[in-house]
Amino acid sequence: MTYASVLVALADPTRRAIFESLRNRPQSVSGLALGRTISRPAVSQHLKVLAEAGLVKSEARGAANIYRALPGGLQDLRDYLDAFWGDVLEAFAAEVALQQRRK
Amino acid sequence: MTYASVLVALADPTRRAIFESLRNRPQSVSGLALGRTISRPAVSQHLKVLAEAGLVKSEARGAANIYRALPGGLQDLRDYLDAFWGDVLEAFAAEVALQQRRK
DNA sequence: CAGCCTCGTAAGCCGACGCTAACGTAAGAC
DNA sequence: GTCTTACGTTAGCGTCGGCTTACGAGGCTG
Repeated sequence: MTYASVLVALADPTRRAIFESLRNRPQSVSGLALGRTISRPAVSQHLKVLAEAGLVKSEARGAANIYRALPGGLQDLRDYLDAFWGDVLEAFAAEVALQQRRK
Repeated sequence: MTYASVLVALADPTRRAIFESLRNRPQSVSGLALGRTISRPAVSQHLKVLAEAGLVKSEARGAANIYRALPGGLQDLRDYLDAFWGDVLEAFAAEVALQQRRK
């Protein structure tokens, strides 16, 4: 069921942008807030949601808090989409076959 | 950019449930509303969002409106996740290699 | 035609979400 | 110890999203 929280987490554009900033290099909260129009607490709140969805992990380095994207955080959602995709294709193929038979 | 609308569409549990009901067999609006606690107009509104995200297609049959899941509607999101996934893994591997070199 | 079905849309309500401002906490730097 | 930096949390506010009720537009059946 964790794909649901991932879906919710990535649905918000700001949160997705933060997550994408973490895609390549880990960053601190202030660093993430620097380039954006929103305040630092807002970034912090978004990071909390991302962390609870398993997409991100925090690591204290001194007073700073370094966040990084977790490989595998997207796995559940990928699996869900793949299963769905397979079912839809199957149903579609079955219907096409049914149409053919009717001719 | 269409993966964004897919993300938003699937983030809502009710909308996801409707989409999942359409996974196997096409259904009418009334049919979809039948088993649920929400009203028919609510279902109609959700279907509108799903249709605008490219996940669903409507087809008039008499007075009824048959909705079906579209194969390929999830493609953009899948591609987005795959690209993301690759980047995160790459960054992760690079960092692991960096750690090794420091020893 | 009249009556009944199916559906989409508009108006309005209410709860949830995102944001800011303000606070308190912990870790260096001096 | 004092000051500064970096952070998380809270309270409060505005807005957006989902729901219902009520309406109007098409189609099918008698």
